[in-house]
Amino acid sequence: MSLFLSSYENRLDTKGRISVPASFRSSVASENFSGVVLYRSFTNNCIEGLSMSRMEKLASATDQMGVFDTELDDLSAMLFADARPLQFDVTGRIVIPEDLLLHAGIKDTAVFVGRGNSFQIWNPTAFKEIQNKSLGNLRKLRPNLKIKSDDN
Amino acid sequence: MSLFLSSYENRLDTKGRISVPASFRSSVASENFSGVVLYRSFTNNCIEGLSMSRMEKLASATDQMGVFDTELDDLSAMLFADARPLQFDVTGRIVIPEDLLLHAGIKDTAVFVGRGNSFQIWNPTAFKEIQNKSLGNLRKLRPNLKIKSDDN
DNA sequence: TATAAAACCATAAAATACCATAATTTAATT
DNA sequence: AATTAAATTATGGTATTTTATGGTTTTATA
Repeated sequence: MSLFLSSYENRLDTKGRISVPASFRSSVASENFSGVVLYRSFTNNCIEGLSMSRMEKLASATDQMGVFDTELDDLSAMLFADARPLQFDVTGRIVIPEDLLLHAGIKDTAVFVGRGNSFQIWNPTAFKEIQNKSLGNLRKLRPNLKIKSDDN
Repeated sequence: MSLFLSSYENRLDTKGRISVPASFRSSVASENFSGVVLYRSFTNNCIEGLSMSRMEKLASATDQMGVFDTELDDLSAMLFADARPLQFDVTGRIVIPEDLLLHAGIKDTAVFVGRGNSFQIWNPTAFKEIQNKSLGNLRKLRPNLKIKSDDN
């Protein structure tokens, strides 16, 4: 799976259909499931999205943590219960379920936001706000993303 | 991936296409993705550029940090949301998106500036200015770049 | 049978591939 | 070292494809 990068603003039609950006589609093109998995973000008013293969990796990651980890139980309960697998139609569109749209405050336009191994779907104005906040934080804190030297 | 070195001034055509310097192209020639990734610098009025493989390393670095790391959230949010994967055409050109050009104040000419594992794209005059400032700082501060002995 | 969901068809705009040429750099030859 | 030849690189314009988006028809379902 290649990365989800960049941001794309697309429109929902009267039937709730919206084009998944072509670049995001090609990110999952090699997978068995021709579509994406969406769920309501735990932390933001937005929709989280990932590939089915990544969902499967999360499943096996939770396996590693043992059966009696209650915290993780809550997490996986939420995650897997809330997750919606949505298949692309012929032209690469999906219809996002009502409750997800509600959670993100999306009406007729949405922004697909790349996050590397995952992506998010936002109400355009809500996204601009949080993006400005993030930029502000960045300029103040200058966090450092370190890459081990042997990684190149 | 070999290093991005030296500086090259190239012109944009009417459609916004610009040749990536041949030397930079050969720096990423061995990679799967035949192109580069660009994003607006957080700190300067210029465009940052790197290889896709470097982007992927950043992605896995953020993965290591766990799902609920908020500081890194800001960084990766900005970075991945803003990053544009741009594929070379047959002759080695890319088209730099409007908003990136605007951010860097680039009109019809741009300088590709090598930065080792990454590079930058500048408005030519803006670059000359900042370059002079950098040289001044260097002469005053004489910082020391240390190399571990086993690194060669 | 009514209603929702999926499949199908159409199109304008944008992105990309294609072709051609000028300029520059590198290599070869005298 | 100077000159010529070859190859590479940068640049310009056109044609084709892809993409996003809208609408209609068919199929499944309650």
